[in-house]
Amino acid sequence: MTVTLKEVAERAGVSRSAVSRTFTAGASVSVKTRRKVEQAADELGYSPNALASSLTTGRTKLIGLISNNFHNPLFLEVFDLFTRSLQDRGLRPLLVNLSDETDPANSLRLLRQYSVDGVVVASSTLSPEFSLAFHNARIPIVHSFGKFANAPKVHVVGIDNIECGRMAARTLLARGYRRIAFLGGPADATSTIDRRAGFREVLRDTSGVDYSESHATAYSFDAGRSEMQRLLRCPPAEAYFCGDDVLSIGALSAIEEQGLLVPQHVGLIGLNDMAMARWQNIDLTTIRQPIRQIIDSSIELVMAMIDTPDRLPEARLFACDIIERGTLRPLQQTE
Amino acid sequence: MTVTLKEVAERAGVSRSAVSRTFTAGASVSVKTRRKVEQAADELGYSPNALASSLTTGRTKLIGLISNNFHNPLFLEVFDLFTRSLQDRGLRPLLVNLSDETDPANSLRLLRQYSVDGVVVASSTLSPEFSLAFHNARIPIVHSFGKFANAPKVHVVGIDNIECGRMAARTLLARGYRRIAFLGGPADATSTIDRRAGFREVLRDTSGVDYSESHATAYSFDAGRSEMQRLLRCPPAEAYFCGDDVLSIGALSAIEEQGLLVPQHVGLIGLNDMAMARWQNIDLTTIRQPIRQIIDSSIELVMAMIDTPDRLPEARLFACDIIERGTLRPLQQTE
DNA sequence: TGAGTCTTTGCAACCGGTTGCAACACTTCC
DNA sequence: GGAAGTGTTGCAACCGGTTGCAAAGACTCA
Repeated sequence: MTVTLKEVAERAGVSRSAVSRTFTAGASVSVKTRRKVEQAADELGYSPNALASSLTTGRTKLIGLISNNFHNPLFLEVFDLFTRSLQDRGLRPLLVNLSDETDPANSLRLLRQYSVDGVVVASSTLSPEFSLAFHNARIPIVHSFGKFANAPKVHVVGIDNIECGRMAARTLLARGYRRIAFLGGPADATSTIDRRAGFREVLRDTSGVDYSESHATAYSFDAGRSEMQRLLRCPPAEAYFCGDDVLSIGALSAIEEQGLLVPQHVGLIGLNDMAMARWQNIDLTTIRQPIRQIIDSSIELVMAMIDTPDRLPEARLFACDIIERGTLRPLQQTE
Repeated sequence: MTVTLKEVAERAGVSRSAVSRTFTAGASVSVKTRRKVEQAADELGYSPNALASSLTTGRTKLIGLISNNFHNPLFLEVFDLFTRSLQDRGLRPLLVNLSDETDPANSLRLLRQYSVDGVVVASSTLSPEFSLAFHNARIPIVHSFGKFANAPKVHVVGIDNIECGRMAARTLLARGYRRIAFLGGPADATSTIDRRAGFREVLRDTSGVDYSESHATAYSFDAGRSEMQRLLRCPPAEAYFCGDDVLSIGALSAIEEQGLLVPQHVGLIGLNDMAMARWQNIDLTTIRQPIRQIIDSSIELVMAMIDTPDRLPEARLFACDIIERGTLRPLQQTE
């Protein structure tokens, strides 16, 4: 059925080693042999079996890509970039959908069975312990979009969510808002915890600020919308920092439905800058997370770990910036 | 480093075959041996290497998942369902991002190197020829969301886009619209071609209808928006059937920006019923595509082909239904 | 021409499993 | 007790590749 090394060797009139070597970069083969082999391979339509060779080389070029964010449109961009970036480097993504599973044991077993060279966890909600299990099993792992720690046990690449919280707070203060609230994602998501911490830190220390907090049950449109509906039953804050863009859009929908205007009556700032945020009917002011850099850096890091497994864990953080659109009152208009 | 069969065999005091057999369903092992092996395996933390075994069994349980739709939010739902559904059956998705590549040769080589058991192409825009290349290479393949043909050369699972076009046309007629237009996706996308054909077929035969067509350059928000902006420079039609939901949302944004009201001034119907369509600030009337059934059926079909490779190609089509929301005037209000 | 060096080549063992086959063990039944 | 039948086990070959090693070949230079 499928063409093997042996058949090519026979047709080319050389040994199996010779064939193997023509398909191995850097191996020693004469031009003459190489040509014979290549011709035979062409005629038979041969292409080497990556799995068989992985048996001896110990490299499969498979990278496990684990995520539990299959409902946040941002992650379609993330998957797009991850898969392309991996492909460009000759690696193949083996996708694992965690949905609501949080025990690493299953994923670990699965990815070990397929001898992946490394693993990337792409999730803003999974705890560092999840990735730690892979680290302990001595599988190269990088947690992208994960929680930053000063002394990380596992490589983490992402943004400083605490600093983003501070940035959101300063932005709102600079625009003269004084009744300010945090509308977070799930209270146990690491990203929400950190963003809240930074946001709260700045606002609690500022006199004259009326600060409050609440949480949606998920990073989703519906959750953002219903939490905002609840908030609107009392007089709302002047401005909200929402856990992420999807949440913001849900909140926006609730606000507009009440007949209130954004930014005239309520201000809103999100986080992520997903494609939808710049849709003109949404036009969300938000904090941009540099996902392309995060992803490229994650892949570089996981490749580096494959070569030098004992590399000490590091945290790579990227700066975020504010994307000014239409959901906050302009800067000059301070009180 | 990693624990192998041999080590387990030595520890358990049995042959390698015995170990292999305890991990192979349906193989003949006595209870006593099985217990010894299981204990040894537990103690060593052994789990069998799926790739090594694939060498002899000829099955990797890897399924290639090919797509070029990494910008349409619908496909996040699609990937979610595909990966979960595959996992539930013990299969692993090897993801291939086609981005702008349309030559099957590369993907074919790649997936052949990894000896995938089967391939699912999830794309509404790829031509049937793409999948045909896999079929000719005798790799089990199913094209999901693909173009329906009466005598398909490759298994295709999806909807009858022509019938959807007719359905949209009838819906608009029933609501009394008479100046009706088609706002399609790229003119060479198979889905657009078929939807247009069905739509046109009904409307051309109906007297008193003023029918027109145009195309956006992509299935995207921006493309839908700018095409609608262009259309609005002349007096617009009373109602539009848009190529898909993202396009509809772009069009919606352009219409509202002009100060026109939906559905009072312009009616709109989309196709897909992606999650966003039911967001209250969009509230799009659309044709629902039963993606869960399409996906489950695709996976069943590809699994069936693995067992019986010579199965004749079939087209499996699923009925769509109209989801009534707020972008068309109500039924009773006929002229 | 011949010694020394560098390159190319094939052999054979190995990677981590599976499986046909024959030998063996254990029942069952006459 | 022995024959027949069933269930279990290990041997050895195999899946499709890679690679250390030693031998062969090509080349350089005196």
